[in-house]
Amino acid sequence: MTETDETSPARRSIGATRNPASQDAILAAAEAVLLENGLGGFSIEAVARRARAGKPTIYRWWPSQAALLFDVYHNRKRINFIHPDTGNVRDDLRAYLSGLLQTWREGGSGEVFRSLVAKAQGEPAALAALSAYMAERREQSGRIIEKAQARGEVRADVPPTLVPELLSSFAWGRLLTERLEVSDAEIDAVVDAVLSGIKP
Amino acid sequence: MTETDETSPARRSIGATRNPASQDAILAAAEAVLLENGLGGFSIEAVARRARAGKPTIYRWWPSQAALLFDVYHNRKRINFIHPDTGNVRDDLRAYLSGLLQTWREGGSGEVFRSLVAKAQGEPAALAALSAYMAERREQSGRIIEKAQARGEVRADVPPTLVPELLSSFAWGRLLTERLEVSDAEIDAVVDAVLSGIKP
Amino acid sequence: MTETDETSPARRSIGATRNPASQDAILAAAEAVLLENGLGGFSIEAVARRARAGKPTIYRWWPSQAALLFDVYHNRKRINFIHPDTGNVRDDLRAYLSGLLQTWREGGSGEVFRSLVAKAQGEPAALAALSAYMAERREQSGRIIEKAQARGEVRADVPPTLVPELLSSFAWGRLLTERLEVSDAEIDAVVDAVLSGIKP
Amino acid sequence: MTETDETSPARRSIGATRNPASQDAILAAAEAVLLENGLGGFSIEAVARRARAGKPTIYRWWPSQAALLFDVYHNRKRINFIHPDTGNVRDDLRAYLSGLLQTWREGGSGEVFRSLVAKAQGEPAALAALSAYMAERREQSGRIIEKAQARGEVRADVPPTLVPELLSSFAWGRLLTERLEVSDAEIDAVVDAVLSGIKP
DNA sequence: TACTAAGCGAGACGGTACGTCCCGTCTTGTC
DNA sequence: GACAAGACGGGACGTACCGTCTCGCTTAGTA
Repeated sequence: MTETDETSPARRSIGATRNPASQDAILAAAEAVLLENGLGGFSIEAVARRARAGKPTIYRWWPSQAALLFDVYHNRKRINFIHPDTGNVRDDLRAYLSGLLQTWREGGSGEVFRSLVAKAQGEPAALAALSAYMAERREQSGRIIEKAQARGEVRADVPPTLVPELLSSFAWGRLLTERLEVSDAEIDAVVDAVLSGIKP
Repeated sequence: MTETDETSPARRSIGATRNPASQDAILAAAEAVLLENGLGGFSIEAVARRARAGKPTIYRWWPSQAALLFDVYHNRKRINFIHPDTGNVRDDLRAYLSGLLQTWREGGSGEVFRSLVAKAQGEPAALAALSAYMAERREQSGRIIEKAQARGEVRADVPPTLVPELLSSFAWGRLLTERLEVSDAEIDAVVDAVLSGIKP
Repeated sequence: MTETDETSPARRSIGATRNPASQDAILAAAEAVLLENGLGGFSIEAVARRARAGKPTIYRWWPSQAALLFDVYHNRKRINFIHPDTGNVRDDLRAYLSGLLQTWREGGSGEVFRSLVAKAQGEPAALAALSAYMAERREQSGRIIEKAQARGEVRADVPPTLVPELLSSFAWGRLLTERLEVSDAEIDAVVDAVLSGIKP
Repeated sequence: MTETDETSPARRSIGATRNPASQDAILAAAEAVLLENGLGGFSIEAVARRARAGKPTIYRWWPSQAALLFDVYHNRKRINFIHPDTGNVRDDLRAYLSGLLQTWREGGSGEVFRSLVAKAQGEPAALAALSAYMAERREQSGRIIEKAQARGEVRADVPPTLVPELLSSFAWGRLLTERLEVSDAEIDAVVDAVLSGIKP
């Protein structure tokens, strides 16, 4: 009935240095608490209980709930963001968008990110970090467009980050209104709208 | 120093029926608390204090913080959503997007909506309400595309709600990462990308 | 599952005069609420719900919870206080004490009185009323001693109310510590102590 | 105007162990609130405010208002219960009774105990604790009678706790009806009634 | 080899807010 | 003018977390 893992033998300090076992246990507990109880049931207390960790240990390394969620999201090895390079901008963008949606649909990643975005709205520092992270992601994904421009597939005057922002904003909108189930046809429609426009 | 309006003569019950004065005072107080203290400082207690209302009076009519924020957002008369009809799809979409961003930039509307989206992530019922509201808004804004399709400006096979969703998602993304200052050139770039595509 | 008696057809006013049916319903509901939920669950709200009465109707006629409990205790027809007159002071006192304890043991009278004493401790007006009531009761019961003095069974210098006070205080003590089960032998011991003393 | 003692420097936790300073402050505040505002104005909230303590700190150590009042009553160093041993049962009992009444008359002890008895009527656990405490007190005071029996001053068949119960019940009755001012003559009359009886 | 310094689990602390229950008052519309 | 009904401002309830603190411990690195 207890939330703590009773088999584990209560970690101790390993000296005047950060204990990686504690760090891992806290991140794992944070993820578990969030996925089991939802954002409303997520609290530092609950994470500490679950991880058999002291609250100060958490506060020592993460300044806020949002910072903790940020690390939970980041440390998921499952998150292999796709930087596709098929040599074809249409396929690249389809892979980018469907990969993003797929990642969020699987294994609770979307729930974690959704919660992170929500928590960040109440913590300016966390929001700044999130914004910076998103800017970097846009920059990375902008490579898709830059390569396409080099190949002559995309007009040279298009800002490279604009298209990734449109697609990832679309994904955010779906994530935050719980409509992540997007069909391939819809993905095509979105990508085609951005690529070829909606004019006849 | 006190938060309450000391000049007002302390509302009373007006019988076994809802008191509109209380309702108004609560909504006004909720908006004021949110804008002054931010989402982190927003609480039912603070709203009740500010409105000189009892907490049960608030809980009687709004089941959650998100529901209250929803009403605050809705009851703002300033929110005149633009349903532009210039006879030209490009101008319509530019007016739609810039109107949305402008509305959120002014008078705290954006802060309210941002907070509502965040709070809704932790309250399934509120999230469902928000999703339904957004669906309705997409439907309304889809008229822009339907009219353009009737005029032959937009391909007939484009789902009418797709474009409003792309544009409003773009606006959400900016709102939630505090980058609402969008230049006319950026708006044009977004609208043109969707209209004409990014291909040469 | 509801507490209200749904079969009864919601009494109405009978004009500009007190409605005895409401009064009865309120007293009955008060007793029922107290006996079912204990003193901790006793409230004017609960009584009003149960009696299908408006709260103002209760407050119109009883100034406080203690006043209501006082009436509940009084209006119990079952309370036939014994003013025994066996012609023998020992039997009179035994009947008096055992009658008091018996009354409290039966049908919730003790629970009501216990609650009344407790509530009165926080309401000076109610405590004054209770004290006056107890003084009158002592006076009445003092007749037992006065008659015994007239018969020469009791010393003339004994204040007549002293013995009833000793016995009723003993009963209060038992009531307030939930030890109302007193054997006849104990009653005899108490009465004999007061009558003949404990000296050899 | 504030209730809190502004000179004190805001206690902190002293680690994972109970802070005696907090405990003392809470007991002192509880006593002060009760004596200043009466039982009706006594609340955990008020005690917490007065003691500059958090409500959870109070609830951590005392399960209920009655439990807190119990400790307030107990921890009064002024309560020096008299276990008189004059070698004379009459003087012992007079000292016992007058000591009890005197204690309750002084410094608010009576008010505290009166409130404790009242609160306990609504909390079964507290009432059980109070009953057990009273039983122990009767046992202790019964020594007076046991010694007197050993000296031959009291009949051997008298239950030793009976007389203390009669006297303390008399005192309870006076306490709970606010008639603690008992003259020496009345005390003598009560003690003599129990000692020698009321028969001629 | 002893000492220092920092990390650790633990949990109490002063607080704030939660969502609920009840207080006593008020007003409405019916009788 | 009494009645059922129920909303009102307000206050207290008992609980969950917040972020901070001190404790007693364990160990790594320094002296």
